[in-house]
Amino acid sequence: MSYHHGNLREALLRRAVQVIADSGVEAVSLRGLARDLGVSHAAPRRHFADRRALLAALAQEGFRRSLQAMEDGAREAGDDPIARHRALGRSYVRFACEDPAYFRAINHPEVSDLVDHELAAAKRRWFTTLREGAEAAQRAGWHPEADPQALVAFSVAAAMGAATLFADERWHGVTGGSDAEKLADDVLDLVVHRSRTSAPRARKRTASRSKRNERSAS
Amino acid sequence: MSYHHGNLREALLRRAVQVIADSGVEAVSLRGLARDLGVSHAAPRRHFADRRALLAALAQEGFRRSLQAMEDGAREAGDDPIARHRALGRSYVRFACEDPAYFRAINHPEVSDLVDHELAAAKRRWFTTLREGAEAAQRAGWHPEADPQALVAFSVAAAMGAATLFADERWHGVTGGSDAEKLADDVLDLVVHRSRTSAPRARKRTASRSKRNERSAS
DNA sequence: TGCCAATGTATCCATCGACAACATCGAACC
DNA sequence: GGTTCGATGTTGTCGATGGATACATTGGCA
Repeated sequence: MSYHHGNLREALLRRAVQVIADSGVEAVSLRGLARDLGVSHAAPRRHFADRRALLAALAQEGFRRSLQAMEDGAREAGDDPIARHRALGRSYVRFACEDPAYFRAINHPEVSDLVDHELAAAKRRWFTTLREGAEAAQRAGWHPEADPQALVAFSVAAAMGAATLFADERWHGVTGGSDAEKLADDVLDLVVHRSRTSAPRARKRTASRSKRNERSAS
Repeated sequence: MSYHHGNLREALLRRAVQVIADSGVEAVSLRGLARDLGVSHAAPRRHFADRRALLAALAQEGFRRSLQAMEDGAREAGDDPIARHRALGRSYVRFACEDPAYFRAINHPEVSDLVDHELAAAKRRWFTTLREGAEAAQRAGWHPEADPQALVAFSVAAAMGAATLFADERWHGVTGGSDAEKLADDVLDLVVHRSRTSAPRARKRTASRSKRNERSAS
């Protein structure tokens, strides 16, 4: 092996994702990652000032991925603002289930308490997307009577709560053995009713999306 | 000082609650607690096998307290199952805001991942209460069309999400400078509409409860 | 009174984060 | 081509922590 690793920073992040998926955020240690990658225990320090900086980088990537998923979902949902808003929430829940490591990184207290400008900005973008989605949906007729701020808070709470419920293994017993995809759809329906969306038949569908929607269309 | 502390176990738990409130669950260390209480660093071991056991005890007490709050809230909400179910959620959010240390203990990943029979039982009781509340509310006309399991999951997700939103300081910027009590009420209204509850005027009110509700009645 | 279980103490070890001094590599520059 | 220097990795160290074990003290009970 060469003296220099080549791309230690990326390797550390990738390995950390694995560790989080396997054993949780608590199990991430700089020394442990260094061992796993065959470098000295102080090598990670060249790339991350401390443990929290590494976790912050992971959380930032998590926000980026979840936001990407939400925007993709909204785009595929078509033009109706209510359908788009539902898709934001549904996509976030799907992200949490498919990328639990990043989801845990985002929501871990040790990360959330962190003051980090980049991370705070990523979080703000995430929140803004959901807020604008809620506001647009309200203008389109979703809970017109409600306080807009409450509607935004409700959207955030429902998205976070549902994502936590479906992504955390410790709640799998609660959700029962039933089909998680269908259950998640049903829960989202209680937040933003599909029946309120204007045009399910006129919705543009991509090839990747159509398969996912087959069940919920029944 | 006497050789024996007297009630070290309780003192450890009380001090841990303070530390969590001040600096979060991560800041709880057995040695730190021992220092704060003026005992040797190994003394806590007599009462808690390890750090997680102490956190588990805290979480257990947290479940007990939140459940107590929820049951009290439901009792004060009267007989209508829908009003009672709303009160369960509202009381949980209030518990999270008033006892953030216990709320954090309950939801901290390091605690949730723990396998502990007592803790699991407490959690199960908490969930069962919310499940039965949701089922009773549905029988009384709350979302009669919905899949019962989805309705339960929606209730859990909304309660957890709202509690997280209102209890975690890191979201205070999101909820804006507005009155948190009113906002929480408005959010809960989006989960279980007060207008759907049968008899707000016939509701029994205790002295302690009536003051709290004055604002939300406006 | 004397024994003993409960409780606290004194030490020791491994791991971890953090820091500092040193080593190696490669690329830019002359 | 050789030199210099910044980026990157290594080694050694320190203090804090969790965890384990052997020992000391206390108070209650037989």
